[in-house]
Amino acid sequence: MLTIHNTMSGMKEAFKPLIPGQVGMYVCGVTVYDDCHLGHARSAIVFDTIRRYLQWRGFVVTYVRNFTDVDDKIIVRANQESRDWTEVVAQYIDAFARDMERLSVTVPDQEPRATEHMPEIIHMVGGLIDKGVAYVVDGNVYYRVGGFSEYGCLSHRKLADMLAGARVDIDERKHHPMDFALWKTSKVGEPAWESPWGSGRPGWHIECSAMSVAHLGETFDIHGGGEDLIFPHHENEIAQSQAFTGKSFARYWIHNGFVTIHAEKMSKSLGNTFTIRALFEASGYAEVVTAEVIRYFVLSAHYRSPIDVLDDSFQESKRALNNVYDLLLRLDEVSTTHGGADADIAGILTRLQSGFEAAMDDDFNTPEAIGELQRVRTEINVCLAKGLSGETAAQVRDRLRSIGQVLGLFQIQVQDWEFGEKAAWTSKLANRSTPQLSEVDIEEMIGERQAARSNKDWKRSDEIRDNLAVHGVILEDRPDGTSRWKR
RNA sequence: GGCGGCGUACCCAAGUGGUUAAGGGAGCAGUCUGCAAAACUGCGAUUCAGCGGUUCGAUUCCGCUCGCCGCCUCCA
Repeated sequence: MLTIHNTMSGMKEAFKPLIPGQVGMYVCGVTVYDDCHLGHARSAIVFDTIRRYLQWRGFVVTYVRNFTDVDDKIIVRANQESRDWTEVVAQYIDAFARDMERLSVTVPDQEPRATEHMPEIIHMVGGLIDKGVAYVVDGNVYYRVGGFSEYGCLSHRKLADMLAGARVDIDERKHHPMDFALWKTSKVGEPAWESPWGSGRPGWHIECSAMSVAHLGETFDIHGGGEDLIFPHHENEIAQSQAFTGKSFARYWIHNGFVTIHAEKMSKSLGNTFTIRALFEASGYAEVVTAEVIRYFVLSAHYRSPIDVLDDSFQESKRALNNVYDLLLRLDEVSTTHGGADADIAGILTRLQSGFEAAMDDDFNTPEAIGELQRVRTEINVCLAKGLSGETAAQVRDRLRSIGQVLGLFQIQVQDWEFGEKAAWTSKLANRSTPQLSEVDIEEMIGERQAARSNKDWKRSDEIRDNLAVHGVILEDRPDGTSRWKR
């Protein structure tokens, strides 16, 4: 049974979708005013994995992830750079798409944009005014927080407590300090849409209410995002949506934890942000390899825990992944028709699958799931040493790949995996750029070394191996006298 | 001030009211190897921040203390 930790109740709950077999899932995407960083990557990877697992479990998932493409920060950015806000939006939507593609994050079923839902937004704002939970002041529309008795139900706070914390802007136009804008008047040159309250633009929050209801209905199954969105963003979405529709909004709220760098929150003032793009550029590995390393790192901690990036974090993930690809390499090499350990495989694969599902069913416990995979890896290696038939080896490989697919791991062709270490990542390892040897050259050198070895010319043999190593080629001698190589 | 979370071996990180407290990285030793590498095997927390309480029994539940962190303002 799949259980999910619901932020609303603060507990793990059995997951039962509204319509059996189907899941509607809305995840807050990004406001497109800057490049995305590792924190965005975590959120994207976590919810991508949740989506993949729901599909693995047989649910038909409708996955919606929005773009907030009208916002104060976008306007500020456009003004700073003296260009039109639509250019800023276009640039960062493209950048986001590129980042997601690089991270092997699957494309959502819908990627709605706020600016494409103005009629729905205006309709919702008008409806909230009609119902008396919103009021107009000089072309601005505010939501009356005091009129929604459940306000604070998601973040588990009381209005009075929030006020006691001070730090709330005093805005004379608001009836209550916690009231928030549904609609703002626009200045000349700012993005603006005609509305019954004058020319203006939506406040933050309302676009997600309008888009989620438009694409998934008034009540839907899962709403997710980073934990910082719990308040005020998701709290306000609930207030708006439920006041407007009169129905309950999202049924399961899922929030992922933060990424910190050396235990510090990423922030521009600290200068410790890692953009996704920079990570790929610094890695030194092929993009597909880098993607799996980042995914492995992200999924090696539970999604609700904070995850800290240290100098060696990515390198550790890379090495852990090397083990699995070493196994896949050996599985690919199997060519015998019968194997002594074939009989053991069925049981191992069954346990792998049940262990994997048990872990994922428990609130998407990816670290546990990865642990299960690593444990089974050793068992399979033992079988391999005893002997596997080519057919069984292929079966093992396919199963590892199909389970790995849920996590977005082990999907690379073995010959494209890079076993050597060359990443700069966060530490300052120099990026060596030695010319790549062609496969023909490598095979030739291996042939020469083999001849040297059969003459017991160990000096020459080691010379060749060292020379290959300089070019990033790793040699491993098999018991039968042949050698395998990998980069 | 309010709310919430965390503290498990050198590092990362799961987990459980009671059999051996996963797994990965690093390390050490062994098997294998001409030597390596890989793989495998073994070693490594008598202990889960500290102190009390509940219990036949707690790392796991409760309370307190110490330390760290997040949210309460834009934020994945």
